[in-house]
Amino acid sequence: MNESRTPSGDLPSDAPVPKVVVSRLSLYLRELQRLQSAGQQTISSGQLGNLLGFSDAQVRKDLGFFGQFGYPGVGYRCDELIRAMRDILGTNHPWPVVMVGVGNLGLALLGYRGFGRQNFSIRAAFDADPAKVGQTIQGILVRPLNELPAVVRHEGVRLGMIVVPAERAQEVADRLVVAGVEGIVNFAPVTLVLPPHVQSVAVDLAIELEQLSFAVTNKLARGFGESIGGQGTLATPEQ
Amino acid sequence: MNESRTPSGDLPSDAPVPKVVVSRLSLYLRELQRLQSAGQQTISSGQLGNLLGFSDAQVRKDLGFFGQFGYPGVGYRCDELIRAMRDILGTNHPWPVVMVGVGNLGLALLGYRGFGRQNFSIRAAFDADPAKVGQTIQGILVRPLNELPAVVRHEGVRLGMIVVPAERAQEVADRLVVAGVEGIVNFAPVTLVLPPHVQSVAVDLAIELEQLSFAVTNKLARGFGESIGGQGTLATPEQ
DNA sequence: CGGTGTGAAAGTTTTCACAGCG
DNA sequence: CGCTGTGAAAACTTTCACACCG
Repeated sequence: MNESRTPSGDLPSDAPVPKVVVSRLSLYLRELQRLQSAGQQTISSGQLGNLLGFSDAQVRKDLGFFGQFGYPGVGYRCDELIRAMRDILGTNHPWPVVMVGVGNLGLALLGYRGFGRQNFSIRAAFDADPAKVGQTIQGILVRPLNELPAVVRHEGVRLGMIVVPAERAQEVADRLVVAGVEGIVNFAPVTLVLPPHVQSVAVDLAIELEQLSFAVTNKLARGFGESIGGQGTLATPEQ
Repeated sequence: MNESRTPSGDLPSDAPVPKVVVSRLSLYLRELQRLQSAGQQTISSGQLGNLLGFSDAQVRKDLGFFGQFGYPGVGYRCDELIRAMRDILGTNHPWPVVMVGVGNLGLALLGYRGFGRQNFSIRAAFDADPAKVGQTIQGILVRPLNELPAVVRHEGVRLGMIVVPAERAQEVADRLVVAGVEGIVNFAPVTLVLPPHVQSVAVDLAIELEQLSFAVTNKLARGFGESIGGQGTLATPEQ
């Protein structure tokens, strides 16, 4: 088996990894997978950076947080690097996910094929509306919220998605936390209050447009962006 | 009329505003709107920060990029600050938006009511699939892509959303750019190559989960997040 | 060569801490 | 007094530049 070149023993210390580095890791991985599908065997930090709008040094520094993966004079082997990144990000094993809220957006997410690509699978959907409970959508049965704890425990679910209206999001978050979920993607336009051991990522569609509105209005020719991919920002508000 | 306390004349210089500041601005605004609906008249930097997981100093510094909005000993008046932030972000005037791709997710976005809250309205939808063209969804007619330039010009559209599969995203982006769009929200899991005058924000749903997977796996108790809201990251890859 | 890994320098963002104001 | 606005310090992130490697 193709072993990573940096055994966990000599990871470059336990220096905390900046979250911006982790978000770029996801972009590197996405690009590497695309390159690999296209048949490319190796890639240099400069090439990878170019494709994403980063400098070569940044790519190398980012990878350097996790180990030594490259070959001087050659670059990185795509297959090795993909495997290493998936190990780091945790997507080399499956992640069962629960979703709460089966409205417009929830329905769309249930049908989204892209999650599987990174080993996520929505195992159960919940809704407070009795009219929705009992329906089967995309092969997934919509259940009442009181079944949440049992499903989470039984399926070993650690991640949840909140796709309910703003007013109900905090209450749903509380129930997910009580049920034992450790990470939440929140699509509701509110900031959740969560205990410190629960991680979250927020996606607010109106805010995405609002950021563009600012950027376009202020013609941030450069100084704003270089490349990037999705990710909301990780959150754990106190209080 | 309630005038902003900092006339454009004495804005704190043209120092480039870090994009992370702008992303927090959207969160401040969202929270302020919630507070205002709840009847709150004024708020201090400390209170606002607490609700979002930021320090009081950070809130004040962020606002300081744009002017002086507070009253010593009192805090900020919600109504004034909301107005000022909307002026800054550009959402005090309507933004017509076009959407390309009317699949699962596109349909859900067409029905999402949250955009209107910040003055965005989807004016037209496009799809390459002849079976979809001609349908009316949420009151919006689905048109063929060749009508894109005319609609953009005619409606004064500056922003677009890409909701097509990864393979077609770059081609659609090119057509949006040619049609004259200045900002793009990209839901496809690829990094777009865009000219420097076109801004973009990327939202990759699988990456959101992947970031959580890392955070949960590495139990980033703190050091990762504090609070946050949505936003992808602004992008303008070179090449 | 072409390319990695990495200290050290430069640049950026956050926090501190305090003068000043109503 | 309670809170803003803001320089100055601290912390963090990115870029530079170069030794080293195959």
